[in-house]
Amino acid sequence: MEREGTKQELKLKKGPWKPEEDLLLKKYVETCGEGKWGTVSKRAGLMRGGKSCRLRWKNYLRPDIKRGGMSEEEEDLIIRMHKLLGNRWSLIAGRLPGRTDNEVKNYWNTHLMKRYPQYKRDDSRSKRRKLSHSDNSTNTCGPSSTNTIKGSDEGNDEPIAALNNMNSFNYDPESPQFPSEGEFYEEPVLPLLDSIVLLESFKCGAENSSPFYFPEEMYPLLL
DNA sequence: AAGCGACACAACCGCTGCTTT
DNA sequence: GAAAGCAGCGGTTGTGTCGCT
Repeated sequence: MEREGTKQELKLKKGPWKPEEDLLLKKYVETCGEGKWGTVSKRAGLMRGGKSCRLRWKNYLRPDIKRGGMSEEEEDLIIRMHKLLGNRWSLIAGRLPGRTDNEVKNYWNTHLMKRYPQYKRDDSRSKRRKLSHSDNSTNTCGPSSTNTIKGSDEGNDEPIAALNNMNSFNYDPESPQFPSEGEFYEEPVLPLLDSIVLLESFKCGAENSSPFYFPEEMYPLLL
């Protein structure tokens, strides 16, 4: 529910950002912090919409952004993650330090799509499909969890189907449970990955310094 | 050198879920 | 509980650049 069509916002600037605009935004975020994007343009003296500011910061100005081409390791990870998750770019980007969802998405669409045309979505794709909480009454996943997923865009329905069957997995953020040994690989993959994101929020596995860390149990799934 | 098409990536748009009032 | 506002996501479009003719 956004209100970006008001009279005042019609004056908002569009198109490529100028260096001076970048500077204003950067200074603003450095002093006031991220968030409150709706008021950033006014307070920073920018004639840009909040969305535009947020995107510019997130995808370009953030100090931890990694520029330059993808390494083989990163590329490999993107391919594997996409195989499992589909077009959930933010989730994939979350495993790639310094990379943004937009960058991953662009990289996929321009580079990898050519190499892996089998993942090309068909024209019957649907808009983002809602996975409501009511569909998963036992799902107690927190707000940070990805509850919206796309449909069968990638011709890769299995993980989606798996996600729709979340009831088979314990999602209690207070006490996340992995499946017991033996039943592990029968369990849906997506809930597991979402749980990893969840575990990260609880700093589980933090002792491992590798940015590409996955629990050992995940290795077979990522190969 | 100019024109043109392909490509890469930045930015926008429409939509959704969550939070606040 | 409903409405409004905010933040974020993924798809799409726009624009600049590069290479080829």
